[in-house]
Amino acid sequence: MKSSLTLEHQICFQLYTASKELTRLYRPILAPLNLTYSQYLVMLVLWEEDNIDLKQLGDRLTLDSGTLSPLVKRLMQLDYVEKVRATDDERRVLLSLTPSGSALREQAEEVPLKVSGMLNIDEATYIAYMEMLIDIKARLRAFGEREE
Amino acid sequence: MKSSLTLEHQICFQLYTASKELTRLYRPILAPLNLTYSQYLVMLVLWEEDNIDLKQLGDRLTLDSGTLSPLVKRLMQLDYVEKVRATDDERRVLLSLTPSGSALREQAEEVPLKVSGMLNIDEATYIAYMEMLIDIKARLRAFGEREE
DNA sequence: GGCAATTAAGTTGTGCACAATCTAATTATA
DNA sequence: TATAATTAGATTGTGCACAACTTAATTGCC
Repeated sequence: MKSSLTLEHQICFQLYTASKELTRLYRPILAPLNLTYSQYLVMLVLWEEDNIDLKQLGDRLTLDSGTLSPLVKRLMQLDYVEKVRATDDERRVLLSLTPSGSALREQAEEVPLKVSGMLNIDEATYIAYMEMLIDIKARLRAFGEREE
Repeated sequence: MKSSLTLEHQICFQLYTASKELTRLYRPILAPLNLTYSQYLVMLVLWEEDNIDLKQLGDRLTLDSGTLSPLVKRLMQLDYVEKVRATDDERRVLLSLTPSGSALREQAEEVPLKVSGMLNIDEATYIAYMEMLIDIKARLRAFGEREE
């Protein structure tokens, strides 16, 4: 298998730069919503499922509390979300949308459309690319599980 | 085109998590070399082309001086690289390998092999995936250039 | 030759990303 | 039922990633 030490021949490098460059594309689109890219991902989860606890949120985004805690704090300062401690299990903290956070969804609806337009990609290619990325993750997880 | 606001349906999310998870795979492999993932990318460039100036290096990795300056400082502390100011143009700084930095290459040769093994991917799929990622970047750049 | 515009690096400040550690609540089990 | 093990979340520290700004060298243009 590919063993050349050349930068451009490493899938890790292509993935790393592609991810960075796509995130860069989002920045100006998200700026009017006062969101960073990671904050946008958290909001996506909440618009899908309100009142989710931080643990589930972190699992969904593969982020630990060290990243999420300060990020959520900033979303609270923006008045987009609020935290409520769960009554049944006092360790858990539920995150829910404020009215402003819910209202923001309408503006956010346009984000994927804008991005698709910028990428200039047809549906079939888009799906093929998504499947590739999901497959890469599946292979990574398969290895992780072999190791446990 | 894809306009659902669901997390998993966004190519950006798949790219973002795939990149993070692949980087995570590298961490234990690079730890014995005392390198982070980004530092490894810099070393890859230097093993390919020694005595490169910081500007070119940054272009190659899509990193600006705000990221590279402190990163290179840490590589210097590890005694893997050294900086020399170019004589023809005093603004430029050339980065070159120290003996330890050159010697490290031998150990690094095994990294791509290990990663391929962990990913458990055949050559044809690997190449197809690389091309998809390069295509995504090409589309992003095409948009960037339309905007200039 | 003189001066504005550009360029290369570096610095500062903000926000991830993650390891390691801590606290408090819950669950398991001896 | 004590107490050990586990779990959720927060905190601390390190290292990217990038915008905005600074400094110094070079280039362009009159």
